[in-house]
Amino acid sequence: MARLSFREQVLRAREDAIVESVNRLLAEKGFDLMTVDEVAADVGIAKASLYKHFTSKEELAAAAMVRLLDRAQAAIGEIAGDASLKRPVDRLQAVARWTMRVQLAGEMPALPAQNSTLRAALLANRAYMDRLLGVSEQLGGWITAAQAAGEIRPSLPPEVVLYTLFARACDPVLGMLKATGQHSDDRIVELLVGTCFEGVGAGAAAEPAARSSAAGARRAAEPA
Amino acid sequence: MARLSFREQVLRAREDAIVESVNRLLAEKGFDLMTVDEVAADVGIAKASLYKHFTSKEELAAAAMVRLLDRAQAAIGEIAGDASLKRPVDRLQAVARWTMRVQLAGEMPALPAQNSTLRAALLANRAYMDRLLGVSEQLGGWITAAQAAGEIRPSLPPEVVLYTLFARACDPVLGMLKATGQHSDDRIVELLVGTCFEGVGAGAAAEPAARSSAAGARRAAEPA
DNA sequence: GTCTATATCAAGATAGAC
DNA sequence: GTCTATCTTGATATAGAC
Repeated sequence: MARLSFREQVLRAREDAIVESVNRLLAEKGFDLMTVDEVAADVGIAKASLYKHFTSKEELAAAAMVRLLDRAQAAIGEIAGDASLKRPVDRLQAVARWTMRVQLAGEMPALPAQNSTLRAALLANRAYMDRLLGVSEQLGGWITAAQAAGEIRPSLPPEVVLYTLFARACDPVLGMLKATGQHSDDRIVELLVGTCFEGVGAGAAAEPAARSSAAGARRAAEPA
Repeated sequence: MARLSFREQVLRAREDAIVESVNRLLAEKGFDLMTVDEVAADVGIAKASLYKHFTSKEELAAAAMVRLLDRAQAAIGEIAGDASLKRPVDRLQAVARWTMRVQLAGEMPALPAQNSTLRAALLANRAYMDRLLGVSEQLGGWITAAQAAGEIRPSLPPEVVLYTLFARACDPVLGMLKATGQHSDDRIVELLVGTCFEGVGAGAAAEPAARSSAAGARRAAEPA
């Protein structure tokens, strides 16, 4: 049984290496442009061996997403246990920062929403769906709590907030800003967390009546 | 010369039909999943005939983008001439609404930012680059004006605002919300314009000190 | 389970007649 | 400029030996 367990460990390690390569290649090139040949070459094994572990390219992507969602769940757990983050909105911001840093680190797999065969494969993947629902429910709870506390606008349907948070994690704006080379990663994260939670407006954009005074008051509290 | 001009008109009409088909197919499936065969079938001509008009798939996409940017420039011109939109931020919001409606109408071509051959083709396309720069400069002027007037946060680099506006036009959140079928198109647009300019926060998310009173005051002005 | 070699096919692009 | 028919390539997936 010791040798069997050892074999399984080796197998797991290899599969982990595969999924990590897939994750990075998905982040770099996206699903459509990533080829299975590349993955095999990157891992250092033959393509046919890959197909012994994963039966299709879609399953490779699903495995990468499962890995990401597991990391996300771990990050969420740490945030939940962080005593310095008391308000639900602070926790949501921490989640946003985490996802943005993942993307800036080149570790955010990019799956096109329009590929229907990929969508079907993901919807049929139990491991993926379970984790996705778990993360969504956890965040959904924080969102409604934040709305009840007046920290997130209660007029927004919770799913709008949830989708918005998910989308900001994959926002191409992150990559565009990084490409200019004018800002540090930390600055990019703070800028975009700010636009996500406070918007680009000065605080009175939708209320022409009382704008200038409120804008002046709010500006002082912004990061430099 | 009359017959020659007529012939040219016919040619132009056919190319317009091609570009319109490309635009719609790009919106539906994105660049990678759109095939030239589909385009030809959709227009009702042979694939070889397509290649007499456009020398590559990338040029087809570029032509669709030129068409979109021309429409955008026209919309911007109308907004600039609208007397009811006096503040720069109102004009920027109008632009955001226009782009979101284009996407909800299924007319927003989706070009993956990761495809480098496509990027190279676009960068080398004079007609595309000219229009892109024209639109960017026009919007950039409104952004700095809005910042000078205290309508857009001056602490944000203008390019962050510009990229954010561009990105919100292509935001997958629009499609996700439409897919739920729970909101009208107009409501989706207003919700997302709101998150873009005001954020999801209640107005005091970044300032824990004085949060509850400000949040209550702002909530009354929000759309139902 | 790993490899080499190959089947299979979809898709971009072209040849050549009309 | 339009067509049919074809070329060529690249990518998913598999066969079969070890």
